[in-house]
Amino acid sequence: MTRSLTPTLQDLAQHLGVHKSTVSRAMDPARRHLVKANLLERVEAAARDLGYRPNHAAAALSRGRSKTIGVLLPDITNPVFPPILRGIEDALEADGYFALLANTARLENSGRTVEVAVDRMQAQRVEGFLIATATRDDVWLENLRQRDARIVLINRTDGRGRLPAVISDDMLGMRLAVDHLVDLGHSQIAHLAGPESFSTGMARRLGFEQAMRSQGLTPAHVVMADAYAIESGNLAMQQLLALRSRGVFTAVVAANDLIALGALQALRNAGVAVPTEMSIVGHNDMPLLDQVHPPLTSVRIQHYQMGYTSARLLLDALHDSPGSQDATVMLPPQLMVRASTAPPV
Amino acid sequence: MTRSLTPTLQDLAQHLGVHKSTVSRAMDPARRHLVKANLLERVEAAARDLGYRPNHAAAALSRGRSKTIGVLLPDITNPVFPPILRGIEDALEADGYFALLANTARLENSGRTVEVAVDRMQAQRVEGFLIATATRDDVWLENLRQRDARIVLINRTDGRGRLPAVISDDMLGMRLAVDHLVDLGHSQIAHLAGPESFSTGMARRLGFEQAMRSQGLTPAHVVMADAYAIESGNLAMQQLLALRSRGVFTAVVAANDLIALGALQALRNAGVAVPTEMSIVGHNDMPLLDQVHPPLTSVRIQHYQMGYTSARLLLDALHDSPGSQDATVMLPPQLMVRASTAPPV
DNA sequence: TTGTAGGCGTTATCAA
DNA sequence: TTGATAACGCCTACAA
Repeated sequence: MTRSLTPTLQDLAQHLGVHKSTVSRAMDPARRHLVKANLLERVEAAARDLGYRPNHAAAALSRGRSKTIGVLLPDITNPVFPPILRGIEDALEADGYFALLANTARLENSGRTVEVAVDRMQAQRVEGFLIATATRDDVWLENLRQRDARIVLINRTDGRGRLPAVISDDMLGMRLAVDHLVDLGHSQIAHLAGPESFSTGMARRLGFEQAMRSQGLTPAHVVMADAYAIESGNLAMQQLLALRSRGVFTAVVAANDLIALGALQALRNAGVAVPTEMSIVGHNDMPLLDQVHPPLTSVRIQHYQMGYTSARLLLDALHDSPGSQDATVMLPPQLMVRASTAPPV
Repeated sequence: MTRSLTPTLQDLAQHLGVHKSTVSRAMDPARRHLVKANLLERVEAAARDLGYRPNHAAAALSRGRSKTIGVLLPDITNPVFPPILRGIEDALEADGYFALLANTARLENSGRTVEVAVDRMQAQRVEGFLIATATRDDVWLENLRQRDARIVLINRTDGRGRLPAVISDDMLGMRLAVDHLVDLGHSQIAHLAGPESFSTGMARRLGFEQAMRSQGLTPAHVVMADAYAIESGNLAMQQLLALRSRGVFTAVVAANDLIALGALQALRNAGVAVPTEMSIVGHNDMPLLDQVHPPLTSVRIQHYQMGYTSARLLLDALHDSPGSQDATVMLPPQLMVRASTAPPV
């Protein structure tokens, strides 16, 4: 006879001797005012007493909106993503939304993992997607776009600039790095680029070259690391050192911190002192960078803001005009100067 | 006339001239076999053609299970949590479950944040909770337990050991650390403890004392840091150094890596050389620890496994006997020896 | 200000 | 092997 499990609107209504739609109204902040004050109080009291919890699934089904957003990122284990996710969640929570997370870079390479994740999310009827996976020109992404899913990209753009995105101003970031080195007196500067298949790899290389031109300089060398990883940075730096015969350089701008850390290792192994013989700048300003030796100068990106803003953008697009502006927001980075950069000898 | 939006089972059924229950069966792996082979094929083809996506909210409502788990952790920005989360998601995904994440440590201290998160999750009808928040003896947790929510704790226990948990064997971890130092020749060893309010802070202090006893030694000093943070470690180490007059020590075991890094700073400032004058051991083995100076010896915890196992445990409890064993699983840690430990002078 | 009726898309239980 | 029917819990017109 007794309902031991969570009571429903119906149960509440019965308990109060009113109709469930009345209780429904009383529970909805947007229509509370349609209910007489003292009834409202009684409803609230009863809800508390019986331990009423709204059933989100039922509400979602009924009104066709799940209040849920799909978040796709390569790997939460990569330290740039936690603050992004944190920003996303803070923004979503303010509107009563939840994030559904999927890491798309599987440990074992069990392909088509993104499609699977997207499918699962669509089954959950997510209202939109926040996408921070890194590669440019994805087929699945284009498919998703054509099924007119609501999408905002994070820290990347799509190949054709058709999707709204929140990114760091990589041009500016590279300019900060290059200008800093030039101010210190460097003129022979090399670049350890990230993979061209990544939106940021491409953007930062272009930014580097642009920044050098603005200074009236020519890049000493550009070598591409085959991944954003310490080991790849190490290898790329070794290649760079091998090129020194054909043009000495005194500073290196890396496409991200892991590459810079790998470069640091390679330089240590080669007996090149940092920063006295070689200056080096990273990108992202990941945690603990101030604890490594030497503390790494790096371009700090507003990761948290990036997440927050992207979620805000998506929520706005969801609620406002269906064809709201597909803006691309660029957040300004900031140079964190530490001990890995110094005037050339 | 045309349904431009995602078709339903009904739409599929109509399109095929069969009843929706038949389609429903065909879509359910568990009841597929009840459908004639060629009809099954037709259904699958139609589903593909019309772009059918199951509606999770409807299924959840209908069968009363959301296939969703609530994950509570303090702050995804803390590097111990990403691998835990990754493990959780991998385990959940294998069973078609999704994780709903909430960071409970708010940036601005807007209290009662856990209750709010729990409420939201219960509205989503999560089937259980994975809880990695750190403090012992939480009122909200006890409440949750009494409402018989299914719960598994991660990297912590509750005050009374009533809830199943997956933890690292802190006794063993501390023994590894102490034995390593003793093997190197140390006998005067101090401990920088974590806050007693944290399950791990307590467990590791006890583990340290126990390990020392096993070696027939007495702890040189125990000082408690007021948080798991670099700055707190720095302060605590300063206090420890001030105690040196009352008993010299040559090695320090820290309750976690951040405390150890803070201690490293304090020692550097005090002009005490590591490892020659002082050895130091961290705990957790967080990323980049091999890149700091000196590379930090640390007790590596199986974070990923911890997440994976806890999720597995919860799923089993959900599916099997309602009163399945409330096991506590202890995962063995491993000592990563690096350059911050050496024989005493 | 409150009640009534119908539907959201799926699953479960019967019946055929 | 398939079909019919009734939930699941909530929301939204519309009627009272």
